[in-house]
Amino acid sequence: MTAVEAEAREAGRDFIRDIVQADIDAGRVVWPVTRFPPEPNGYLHIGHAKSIALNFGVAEEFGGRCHLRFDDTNPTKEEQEYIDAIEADLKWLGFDWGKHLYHASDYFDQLYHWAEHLIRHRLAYVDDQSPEEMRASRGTLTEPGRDSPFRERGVKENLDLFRRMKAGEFPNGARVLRAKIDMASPNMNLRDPALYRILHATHPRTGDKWCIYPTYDFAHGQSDAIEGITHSICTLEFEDHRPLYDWLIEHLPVPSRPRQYEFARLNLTYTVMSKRFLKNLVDEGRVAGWDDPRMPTISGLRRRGVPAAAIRNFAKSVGVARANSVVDVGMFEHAVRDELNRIAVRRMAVLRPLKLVIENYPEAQSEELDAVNHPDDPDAGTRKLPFGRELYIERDDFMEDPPKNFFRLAPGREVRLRYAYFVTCREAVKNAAGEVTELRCTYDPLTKGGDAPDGRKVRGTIHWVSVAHSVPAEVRLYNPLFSRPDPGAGGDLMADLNPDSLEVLTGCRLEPALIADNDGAAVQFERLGYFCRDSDSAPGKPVFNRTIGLRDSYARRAAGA
RNA sequence: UGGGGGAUCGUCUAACGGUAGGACAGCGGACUCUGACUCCGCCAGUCUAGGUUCGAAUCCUAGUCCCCCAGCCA
Repeated sequence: MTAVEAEAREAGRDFIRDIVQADIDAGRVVWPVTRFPPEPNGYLHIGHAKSIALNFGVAEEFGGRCHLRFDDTNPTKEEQEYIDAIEADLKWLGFDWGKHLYHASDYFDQLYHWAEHLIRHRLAYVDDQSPEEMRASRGTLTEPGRDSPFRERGVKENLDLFRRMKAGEFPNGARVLRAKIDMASPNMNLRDPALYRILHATHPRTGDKWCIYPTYDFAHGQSDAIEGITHSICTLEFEDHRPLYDWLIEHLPVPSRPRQYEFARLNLTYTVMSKRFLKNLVDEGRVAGWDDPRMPTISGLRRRGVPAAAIRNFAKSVGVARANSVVDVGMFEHAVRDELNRIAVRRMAVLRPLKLVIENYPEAQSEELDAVNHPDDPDAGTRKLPFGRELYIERDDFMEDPPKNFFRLAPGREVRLRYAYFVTCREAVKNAAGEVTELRCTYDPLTKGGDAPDGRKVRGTIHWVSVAHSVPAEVRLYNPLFSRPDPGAGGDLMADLNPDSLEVLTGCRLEPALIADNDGAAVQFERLGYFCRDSDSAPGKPVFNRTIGLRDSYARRAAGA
């Protein structure tokens, strides 16, 4: 191993990987088996990416495997649409579970038998109390709970009642199967937790076969054991469930002995990860759907133009620890730009056009200029850029009365048109309202290609498109979905929605190559940012999304000043 | 308030009794046919108070602050 490799390996270390390594070194496991266990009640988001990268990453690095398991124990919230979307997103992200696709519902029969096992061993009982009564007798954080009046029911009666629950004899909420542990435990999860509840609901996979469903606590650990999961990695809020997880594993004849470990979930500034809230945004029409490019969902990021590799790199870069944290969204943006800069071809597009007429360029003439597709990658080749007497430039690239550090066009100023010629602004034509509507310029024919034979320099280089050859397009700019870094901290998430999260620009102009060759792949509009074609595009009506802008130290300085 | 966790540059994260390091952000500079990229430099941290030790982010004691738990959600 080289020093660099050793360093990279060290950088990929965290307490989970340390545990796995220690287990391997001690011979407790030969290779790790992990699982990613989403509940199909919504779409995957960037927060899940951290867990995905961890579980699949650990498996790959230590020569083990990672299962995909749908935690589908609550049919009232789960849908096939979500199951399909989760699989598609995972594949797009680049993760492969091979043949190891499972569902908690695959184990419903086995789980049912284990429930009867607990009853026979007097470790579980059917409780007739209502949900309200159960809550009242559970006690509080500081006071112990009281035993249910049904807690000492005999095995026979419990078995009979449980079977009748299964047979559908009782309505929702009438009875529940509870573990018999300790109503006085300081850990609320041990105060006779519910194991099975009655839910007359159609399950996306098992249909109407069942009307009783195991709870998360009764399903998760046992599913892990069935699959031979060695390291069951979950988030911090399940920490208090671990004693229950262990209790069930110890009292059931399960085929293996999984261990649960917890890590801190991902939080990002200006971002909400709550699936429940994201579903609200979709249901209330506050966004266009789960794949709205403003959403932190994997499908939203994909539509926005974020590469899978950027998400993977980001997930790796945030590390894994047990301390609650909020990652600066800037770190995510860095990962996105880093990847896009490498892979995106360069093109020219003008978002807010201002006409520029070259007075000394022959009326009927046009020509084609060579432009490279990627400045750092000669293999990406070149393309032809049509040039003519009338062009569009960015409105922002002209100022009538510019400050000293403005390097772009202004009356009397000379700049370079990228890949073309030097031009000098002679006059700014205005309309009755005093707005600049057109720039009259002259060009220097000797500067073709962008360099002056006499050696003179210009401070600015600006992008442009030909009026005659460019094509119109709609471009959508995205800003953070929330207007504060800590949405909801003021008590109302909805109130923190950014009213300017979407900005639609029409009448933008693209160089023709963008229509000829773009298939949805990432592209950089030079000097503007990274874009990709949106699925709303129609023939002759292209729509582009701005994935993310370029870093802009000029704008930053101007804003700060 | 009972129980379970957690505190290291602005942010994320290393350091496993032996030089507090990296990344992002920020600032300055070099380069530049993208005010991009790249490169160089700078800034900046061990929650507090005691103790153990030649030596403490790390061990001990006492505090402080933050997070999670009272679903028949996961």
